[in-house]
Amino acid sequence: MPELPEVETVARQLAPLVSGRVVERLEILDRRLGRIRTSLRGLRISTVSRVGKQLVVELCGPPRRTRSTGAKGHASDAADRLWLAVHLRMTGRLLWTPAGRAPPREHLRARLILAGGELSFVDLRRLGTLRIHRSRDALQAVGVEPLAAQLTSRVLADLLAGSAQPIKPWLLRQDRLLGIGNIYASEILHRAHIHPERPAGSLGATEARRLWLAVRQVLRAAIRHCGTTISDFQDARGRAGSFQRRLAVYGREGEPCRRCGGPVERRVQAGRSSYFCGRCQR
DNA sequence: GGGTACCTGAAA
DNA sequence: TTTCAGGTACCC
Repeated sequence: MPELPEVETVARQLAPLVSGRVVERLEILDRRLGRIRTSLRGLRISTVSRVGKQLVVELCGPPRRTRSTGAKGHASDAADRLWLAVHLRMTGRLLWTPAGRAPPREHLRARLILAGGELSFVDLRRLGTLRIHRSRDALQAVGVEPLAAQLTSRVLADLLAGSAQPIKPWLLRQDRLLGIGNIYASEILHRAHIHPERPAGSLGATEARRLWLAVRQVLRAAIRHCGTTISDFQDARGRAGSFQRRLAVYGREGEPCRRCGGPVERRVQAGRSSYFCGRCQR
């Protein structure tokens, strides 16, 4: 479910709600998430942000004693700062419930209990992940953030160069651009007038520039509308996004293209549906 | 590169 | 009953 705009929406909402709050404990309810040995008790949330499609809760606290050190034990600076990375995958939600209100119970997989409320990790399909990182480097993905100033149209053109992979599955690669998923890949290519089966490396300079613009315009617009809710996505307060009303092609097979009136087609690429207008995407 | 598995549920 | 789903890890 959640691509960059949905995750960004959740991060922006959570940051002011939970920053500064102290952790009571982390409860893992689904053993599929694995064991987390590190105690988070007493750590304070400094901020919530997004890296690619991951939500990152930054925690800091006073130096603590590590339990794994020998009999004496000693204060460890390394424990001073931790990052809790949550990947929502297909159906994950991170929901904020202030103290005094009832947190969700259905499909609840983990809870981060804080002073004044709790963050509930709800995930119907149980594909989501939750990990603790001890360094910021562990979070840095190889791909480029598509909304960062670093991504110029020139940088994008260089990334595309030489690739024979069709552009639609290319856009889903998280080792190139971060955060684009199946909905926005189709929407971006429609806006850029580019056919999803074009080899990535075959795009000329003008097309690469159009693609670059479309990436930024579509993602920014989707963030403004708090993401796309087809069936599952909810923001930190449990509300749906609204960008689904503005989708140009995704999920609209057989309906008329909003730009030229031609029929929207659906084709499977690398096992995933692509939607496009064969008349105005070349 | 693409196919498949992972997991659960809704819809066709 | 079968197909499909916003993601990605692992297999050739």
